[in-house]
Amino acid sequence: MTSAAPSPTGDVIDDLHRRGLIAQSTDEGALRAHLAAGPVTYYCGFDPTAPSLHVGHLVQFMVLRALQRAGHQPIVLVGGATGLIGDPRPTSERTLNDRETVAGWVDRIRRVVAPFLDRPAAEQGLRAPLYVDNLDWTSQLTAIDLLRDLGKHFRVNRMLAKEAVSARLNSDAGISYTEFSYQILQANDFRELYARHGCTLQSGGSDQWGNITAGVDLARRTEGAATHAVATPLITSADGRKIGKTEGATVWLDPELTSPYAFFQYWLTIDDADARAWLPLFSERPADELEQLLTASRERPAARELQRALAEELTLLVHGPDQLRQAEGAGRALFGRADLTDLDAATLAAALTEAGAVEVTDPVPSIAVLLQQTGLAGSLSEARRTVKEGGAYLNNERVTDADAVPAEGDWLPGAWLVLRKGKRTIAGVHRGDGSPSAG
RNA sequence: GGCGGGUUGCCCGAGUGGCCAAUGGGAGCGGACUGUAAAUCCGUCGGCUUAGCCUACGAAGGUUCGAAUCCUUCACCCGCCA
Repeated sequence: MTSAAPSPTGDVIDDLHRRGLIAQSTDEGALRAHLAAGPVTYYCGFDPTAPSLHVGHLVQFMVLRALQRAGHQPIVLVGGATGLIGDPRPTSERTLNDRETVAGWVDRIRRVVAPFLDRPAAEQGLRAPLYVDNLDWTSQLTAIDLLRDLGKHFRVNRMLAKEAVSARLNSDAGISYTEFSYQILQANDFRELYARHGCTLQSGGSDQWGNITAGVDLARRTEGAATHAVATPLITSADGRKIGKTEGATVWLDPELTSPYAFFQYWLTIDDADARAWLPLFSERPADELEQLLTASRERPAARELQRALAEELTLLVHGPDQLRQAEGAGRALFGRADLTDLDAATLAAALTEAGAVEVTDPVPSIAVLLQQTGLAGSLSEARRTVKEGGAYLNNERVTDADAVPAEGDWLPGAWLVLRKGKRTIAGVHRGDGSPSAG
């Protein structure tokens, strides 16, 4: 019922187009023919430039999954080598991370990535992904290999023309030789994966397009290989910002960095325009079902069905069914009710634990300190400011005195307080025993 | 190697001896309005034991009653010339 029967292979590209996942590709006719001719081995790479991947990376997994569903063989590359060099950003030079840090991130990213392709392989009999690290071959490259065997195939003129490079050449920041060389390494990854695994297709973000095509060129020159590439569009929000990468906080895929509850809430609160635009990208529902949802949301936007659909589908994908249930339940318990006292201790405990809670013992600190300890406020000053601005709530009632201490009567069943900052940021405070008053 | 320009708070960017915790814009945060949307308006936006104090304008020294602003050295970036 999983309707997992791999769709006729020619349909993948149509499907990706329909969902808006293809921004550009190499010769599409050739690519379609290639995909139709039989299982294709394809890859997408992720550089460890941060402890984990964020929601922006999800787009890549949607592509990887679509191809896997169509019966092709995925390879997921983690850039243990390229992560040490740094892909040039258009704005400024990256600071280099040390080797241990990068190695740690590689491990961490591997763990985050696992469910996306492993699960369909296990549950639907699709091809299991291959995991590789480009450090395995790049660390073997000598300077002579690099300059003589690879460098000869790269024209500096073309390298300079790449968007990120030229942007940097025209900026005050300039570009280091290190970052300038990045495209050679990524190109070599494609060549290497072709040689090792017969990999003939690379997908990635459109900001990677230059690096990707460099790989296509290199594979042709050195191996005589005909390889292909597709790039996803850069997903931005209606106000032009990158998805999930707000200035405020990045929404990570790692539950230790962004709780499933926060992840769920992120999708639930995106604005209507974004929900409409993003739904086809991230939802794997059939086309007609998407249409229904979009129609419904036009008629009753207040119900926020699109947001809910995205939140549910993606939380399930990234964190699994149990986490989804808890994240959803927590939101239901905490929002949309004036009176928190009708919640029983178990529900309260589950919801607040999900939302994020701290433990306190008896000399219970002031509201300001609690705001700071729960992370609702970044500092005591900020906590006081929030209270002064009327943005702090204890059990849904506005707090007016930052230095006040919660009264005995404020404690909800199970010794809980519900702290809130603004409209939707909630944290729990639990009074542990160790206090003699309990007996 | 030489000469010139630059390094300001999350980002951009003013500021050339006291009126600078530092103009302005953006982002963020809070309030009002709403649908846990958007737009708009208002407020806020280094920290703390918050009418006061501390730390801050690439780094380290120095001049001065007083420096983001002047001097010296160092680091990094950009440009021109070798």
